[in-house]
Amino acid sequence: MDKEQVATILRQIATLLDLQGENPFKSRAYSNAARAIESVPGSLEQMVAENRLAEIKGVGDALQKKITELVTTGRLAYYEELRAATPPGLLVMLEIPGLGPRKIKVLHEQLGIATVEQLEAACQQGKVAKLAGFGEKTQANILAGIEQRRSYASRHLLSEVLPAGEELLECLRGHDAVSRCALAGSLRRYREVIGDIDLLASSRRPREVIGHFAARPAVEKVIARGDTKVSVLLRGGIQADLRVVDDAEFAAALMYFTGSKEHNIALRQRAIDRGLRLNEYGLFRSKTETRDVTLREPCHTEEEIYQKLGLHYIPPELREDKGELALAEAGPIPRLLEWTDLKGSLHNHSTWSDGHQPLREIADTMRELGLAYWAVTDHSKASFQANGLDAARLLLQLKEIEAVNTELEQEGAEFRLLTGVEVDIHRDGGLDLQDDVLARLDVVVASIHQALTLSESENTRRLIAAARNPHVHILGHLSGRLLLEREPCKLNHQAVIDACAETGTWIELNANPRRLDMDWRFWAYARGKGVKCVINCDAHRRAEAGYLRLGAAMARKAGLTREDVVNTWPLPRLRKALRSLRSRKS
DNA sequence: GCCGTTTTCGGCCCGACTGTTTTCAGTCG
Repeated sequence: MDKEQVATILRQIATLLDLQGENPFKSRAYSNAARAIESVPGSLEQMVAENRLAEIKGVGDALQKKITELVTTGRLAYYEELRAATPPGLLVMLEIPGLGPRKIKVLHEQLGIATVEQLEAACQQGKVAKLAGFGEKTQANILAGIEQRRSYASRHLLSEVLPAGEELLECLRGHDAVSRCALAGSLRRYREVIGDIDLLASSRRPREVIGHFAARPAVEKVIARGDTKVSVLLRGGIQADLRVVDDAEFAAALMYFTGSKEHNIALRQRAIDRGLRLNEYGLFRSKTETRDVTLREPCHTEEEIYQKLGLHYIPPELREDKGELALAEAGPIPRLLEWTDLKGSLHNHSTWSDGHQPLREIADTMRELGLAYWAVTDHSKASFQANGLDAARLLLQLKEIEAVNTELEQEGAEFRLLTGVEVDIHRDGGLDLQDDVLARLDVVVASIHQALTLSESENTRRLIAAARNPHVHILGHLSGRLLLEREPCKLNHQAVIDACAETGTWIELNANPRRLDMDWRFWAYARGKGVKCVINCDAHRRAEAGYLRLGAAMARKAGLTREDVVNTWPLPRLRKALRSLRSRKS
């Protein structure tokens, strides 16, 4: 059992303990341990074998025993007992807004409610309102929450939320009572999946700002409204929260509402260690007084707060408590990739397979966008549903690309199309086209499209085999995940990254908003191994060139710089790298 | 359940909002 699986089970134990009404700090100990395990380098199995679990901060005697049991047997009696004692419906009820573990426990114990359906019925019969600690409003809110959960998915793709958030931000910018405003929360951190939109504004007339915000046409209903805070539901089912603060508090509030929660906890601890106290109102020279402005360190920007905590500025994307504090303590954070650094995309489709644009049109579009190159990598024949190309059609396509490039040259353009293919990786790791065909292409991307349900070892083996092929430059969308739709296939990322490091193969950061694959969480390891990244649109139509921005956002989140990403390179350097990669491999 | 250069016991991040309550618990972020 690997780190992620162990961490998932520890988190489930934490949730189950909450539902049992256990000591919340005990539950938190399990969550903390889950997090600690995920960020530990190397294999958990090896740590268990060498009896080194005690080295992990947050793992004590009891958790060492449980983790050992999980890793060696794949099971944990304690977990199974907890699960058996908790109706699965209670876990589902946690997803209803306004319902937490304590209320669910009461509902279960007093009314025997174990499913959302039973809960709905009990509310309709008025039974819930009669419970101690509950009332008519709570009952109505639960019903509304059940309904909302039904009609609105509560999680959204970054690509869907970002434009909505930026539009709201523009609204705030345009209001004369607003001094400063910003996006906050997971949206500002560019998480690939977003729960809601968080916005922050500073103003001396907060009520006006809140009124202005709540009256936006995009607002379907106001969920909650106070003097400094308002929550609304936007048309389209996205929730947006606005907090309005005094401008002197803006920097601390922005930091606080940007999170992540884990990053904030680490920062606050750091403040405490320095005899300071950090909260959303500021950084205070006191261990107890929290809102006494005479004790507040004047900080106009986040930079100043980080500085007073002995840290260089940490860009929001990195604030996930994944080592960024140590990095910012050691020195300035290196300049992260900007999307304008990107000069093209090396994995895209045309009307030759399942794309929507013909070659010449693609060239014109991408040239107009100011890009320097664009690889056409249509599907190979195994993807017959996508009209994949066999060797004969592929060779015909090469001729057409050559012709387009000749035209471009005659027009004096520097832009070029690159030839290529997105070749399918078969179940056994073999590729869908012969080596002599692949050898004729500028760029070869190898991806898995079929048999996503194989075991971890089978998927890992086939990806490693593809990486070892002398003609493959790039492994495409490693896990095959579709965010909010399809789980990633089982695979050992570390082993695949190791194989790419050994062979020099590049790994794609697929910028399609549903993929964003390889996951940003694995890039620190890949970067450490010297594996290069390629940010690819996997574009099927012209608008999808815009995915470069999302891909760059994920690269920033992954801590990548311009040098880590090969499609920041100008065409001559890229061509040279593509060729030398092949000669290195063969 | 974890942790310790004040502690092996008594803490564990912290504040706003809501609703049900006459001073607070639960939920949320």
